Amino acid sequence: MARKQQEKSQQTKDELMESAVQIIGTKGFSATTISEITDNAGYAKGNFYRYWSSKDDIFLNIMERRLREYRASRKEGLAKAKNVDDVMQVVVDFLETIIDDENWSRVFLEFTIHAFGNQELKSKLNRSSYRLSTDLFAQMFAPFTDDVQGMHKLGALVTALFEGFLIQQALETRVLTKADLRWAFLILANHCMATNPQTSKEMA
Amino acid sequence: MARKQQEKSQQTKDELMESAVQIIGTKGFSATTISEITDNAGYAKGNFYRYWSSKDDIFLNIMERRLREYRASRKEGLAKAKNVDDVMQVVVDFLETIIDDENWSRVFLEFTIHAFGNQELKSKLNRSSYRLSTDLFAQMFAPFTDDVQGMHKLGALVTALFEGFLIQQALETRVLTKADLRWAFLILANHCMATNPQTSKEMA
DNA sequence: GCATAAATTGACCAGCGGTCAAAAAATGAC
DNA sequence: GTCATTTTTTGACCGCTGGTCAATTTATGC
Repeated sequence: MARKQQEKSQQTKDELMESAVQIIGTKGFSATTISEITDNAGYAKGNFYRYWSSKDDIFLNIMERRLREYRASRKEGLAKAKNVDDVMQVVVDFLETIIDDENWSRVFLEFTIHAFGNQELKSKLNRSSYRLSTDLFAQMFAPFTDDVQGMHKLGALVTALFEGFLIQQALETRVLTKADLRWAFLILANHCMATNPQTSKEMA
Repeated sequence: MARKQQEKSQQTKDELMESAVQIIGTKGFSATTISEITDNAGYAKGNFYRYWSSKDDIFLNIMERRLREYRASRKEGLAKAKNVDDVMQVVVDFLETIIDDENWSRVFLEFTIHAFGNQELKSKLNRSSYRLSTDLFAQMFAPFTDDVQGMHKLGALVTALFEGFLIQQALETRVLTKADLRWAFLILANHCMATNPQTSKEMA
């Protein structure tokens, strides 16, 4: 058996991944170079491309893994939710967890904007494994309302507010606090629910 | 007099600027190269650096000029505003103008995130000439309320929602419409005003 | 016509993401 | 232990980038 070889290969991959996570998490996506990642792990640059096809590729892996971790921590709270307000609290707690992970939320945002120029990357990001999903909202609120489209919209509004907040956090504008954000989330959620059962209607 | 020389110099600068605006507006900031800008205008690359110190530099100029234009179109509406609701309508119209300028709002967003890794650039962006300013909100609403801090926060919330919307627009998620955004703006504004004496009240 | 100053050029630099033939190391049959 | 085969690793190399600068061309005032 070529066990030793496979193990070493996996170990190399793990070491490179760990190095990438550490450096990208500190310096950001575009400021991190492949050479830095491999040098820091003690390998030559070419070795990187045995495991990932590009810098985008490894980042998508990192992003997916981290979002899975976030989600796992959210699931338990969601199971206990008895009504719409409970769900909204779980959502808000979830978002605040990400906000507190200041470096990574900034890096995710950076990568999202980096994807603007690449149609394939954009499609990938729109899949739920890489971003806050509006489907998710529909699913989470499903037991309490059947206004699916309205929940999609609420999810999108909350996501927008959340990502806009991240921009301001990264720019250090120091105007909004997490409490302000929570306040705005709840206002929007309440109004979305109030206009149930059909889609949100616009005001004049 | 060295008139002819100065004129030619200015003309060169204008030509390069026009070339930059056209290409960056189409391809985005990072996808545009200096050589492209100069070649397209019919000059050598080195000439670019007689007029701007870097790619960031020319972009800040472009951004400033464009935001000044946006603002000019907003001023007249603002002069006619008789109450808080009028002001809010002017703000919303203003934001929708920027949203409709789809390419540029995407590029501005790209540059804003590009600035994350550069402290000096971040400070510049936080000055009102380069971004939607929370000061601006305080000023616009000043005749109708003296809750300065509240207006700062409202401005920041609206900006966050707005920029988050731009992200989704760029990713082509196709969930939120401008009408949804307008709806959310007005709800947040009304709730901000509700905690203040001299305001019109609307909706429960 | 000519010295001076301004405008313009493009070869050059270090660094990037990514490639790939070749070297090194592990493997299994004998 | 030997050695052909396969897997892992290397680093020189490629085309490209933003940015530099000595050298060249062009305009100026006398």
